[in-house]
Amino acid sequence: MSFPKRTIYCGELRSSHAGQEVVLNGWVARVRDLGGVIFMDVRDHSGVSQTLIRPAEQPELACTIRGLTPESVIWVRGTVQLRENPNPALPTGQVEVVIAELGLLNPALLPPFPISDEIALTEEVRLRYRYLDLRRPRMQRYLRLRHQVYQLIHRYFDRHGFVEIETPMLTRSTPEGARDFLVPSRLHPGRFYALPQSPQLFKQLLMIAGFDRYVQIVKCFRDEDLRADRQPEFTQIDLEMSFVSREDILSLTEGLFAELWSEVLTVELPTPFPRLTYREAMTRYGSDKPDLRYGLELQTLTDIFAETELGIFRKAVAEGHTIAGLRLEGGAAYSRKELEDLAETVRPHGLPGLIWLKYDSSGWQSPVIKHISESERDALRQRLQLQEGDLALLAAAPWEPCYSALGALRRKLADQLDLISKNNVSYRMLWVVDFPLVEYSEAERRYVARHHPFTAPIEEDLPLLDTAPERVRAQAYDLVLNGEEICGGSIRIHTAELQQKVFSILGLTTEQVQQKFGFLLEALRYGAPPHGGIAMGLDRIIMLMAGAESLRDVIAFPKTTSGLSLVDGAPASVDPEQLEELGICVRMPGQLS
RNA sequence: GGGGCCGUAGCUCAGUCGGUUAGAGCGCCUGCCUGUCACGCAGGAGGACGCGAGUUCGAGUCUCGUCGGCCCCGCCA
Repeated sequence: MSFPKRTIYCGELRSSHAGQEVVLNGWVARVRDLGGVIFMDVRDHSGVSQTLIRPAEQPELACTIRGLTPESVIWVRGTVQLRENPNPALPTGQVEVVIAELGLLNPALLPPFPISDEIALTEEVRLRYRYLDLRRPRMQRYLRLRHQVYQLIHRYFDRHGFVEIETPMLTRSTPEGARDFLVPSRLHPGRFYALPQSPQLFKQLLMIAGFDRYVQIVKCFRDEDLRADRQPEFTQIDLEMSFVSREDILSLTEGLFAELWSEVLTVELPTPFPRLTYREAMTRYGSDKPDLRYGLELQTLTDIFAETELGIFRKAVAEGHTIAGLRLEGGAAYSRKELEDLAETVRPHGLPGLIWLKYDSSGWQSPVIKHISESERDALRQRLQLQEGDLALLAAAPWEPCYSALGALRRKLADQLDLISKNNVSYRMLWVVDFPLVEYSEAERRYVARHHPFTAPIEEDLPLLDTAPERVRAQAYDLVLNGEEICGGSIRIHTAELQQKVFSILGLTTEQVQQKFGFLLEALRYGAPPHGGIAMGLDRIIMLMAGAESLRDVIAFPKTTSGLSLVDGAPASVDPEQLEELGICVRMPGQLS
């Protein structure tokens, strides 16, 4: 099909173009037929331009335009002129194109919804007609911002001496971590590839291969349930460096974020980013990914109640549990019902409830106040900095649930009190470091890696590996932005001996290790340099940069909460011949074998 | 695996205590209209109330199941 090609984009017309003949290629956005004059807005990705004709002068053109459906694809040739009535709300509002010629390139079916940011749509309709959803200006902005981010990433790492190398998508399934997506092998019936959860082992092999600095923007796959911030396939910026310390990786990462924010958002991020150890993050914020946009810091109170008369606290102290709490300014006015509502947030963490104490002009008020001594009251008031009219909320439980529960309470209060300003966007970056290497899984009755099994322990904790693995800290780090984890990485184990030891702590048998990770152990023996790296959740980063509400908004073709792709209908059943070829026989759930 | 909210016109939604012929706005169609820009005005068409059972004299409305969307817990090294 031959047609007049555009001479300018719709969104680019300005008063300086007045008098010029232009050709526009685009979509019919809207027709306003006033009888004696017809206005037609023509849209492409850059914006909208108003065109017009006068039916009295061009009756056949008028007829054509009146027959156009919205979203039909057209070309228009005409002359730019200044408008009689400019529209200051539009960038192109000073001018309009007087149509001389118009051609219909492809008539469109009536779209199920107008192409506009203003219109409210359900997620289902948007995803079913994703190509129309993506035609909307906001979605165009999000994906173009995403493109800008890609380009900057490539430039940044190239400048810092990184080599971009692709790692395979068809890999082997390894134990540990998320559930794998499996791909059956036709050539080897009964055997399966796994889609990578991350290129972790390959990038370590690249370090052993001497590439020194590797980076890749790469798709990763995890077959787990979805969330607003979790898709089964997602994109990581994956990097690894040799002969480095943690510090090198943190500052390189900070440099990238500072540059991204500066160039894409024109926001200057102060570097270095603040750092908290895992322990500090938990004891001060009750989370390993705290949101620093608001206060409500936690205080540890165990020492204050070391010799208390209050039964539940005395018992907690005796059992080595933790007592902690937070101050709620002006909270003395809370009703029983409101307090009960707050207590509800700690129950999922296994706590029976909260102890509350109101402090105001008439003194203390609390169901437990008569069991709390004067000196304890004074210490509490001081520790929490209580003022008249404040409320103290206290929890007693083992260390982890105690702080986690208060962290949940802190988030709930921030939400309830609207402490996160919507109109005043801020970006609070935070490194959380020194995570525990492993944690005990009651469900699996063994230690599991907190980060992944290739993470190096902090050297001074090495002796604890044999005696108290749960107390060993890892050389691991997460980058947190406004309460969302956006990066995670570590210095890796680079000797076969240590790697083997960690595998055994994780309860892997020698046989399992040999079978699943033998190639890694072997490679580590052929001159593996000290190395470490980080993986950044690109979709989440872009979501936060764009101010989008959902990961889906910054992914061109995302899956629904149940993992379906509504635009192409994946996953779908396949022809029996395909299964036959793969040696696969499908048994539906509940069906007898 | 579990919990919550939702599914009614092309879109977004209302629909009372279970009761006559199921509504609104936008969009669409027809007509009128020479400066609109979410044009305006007048008229009109458009519905297996997601699907399947059940309760009932009677179900959009109640119950169960199922499919789909969203959010959360578990899960996500």
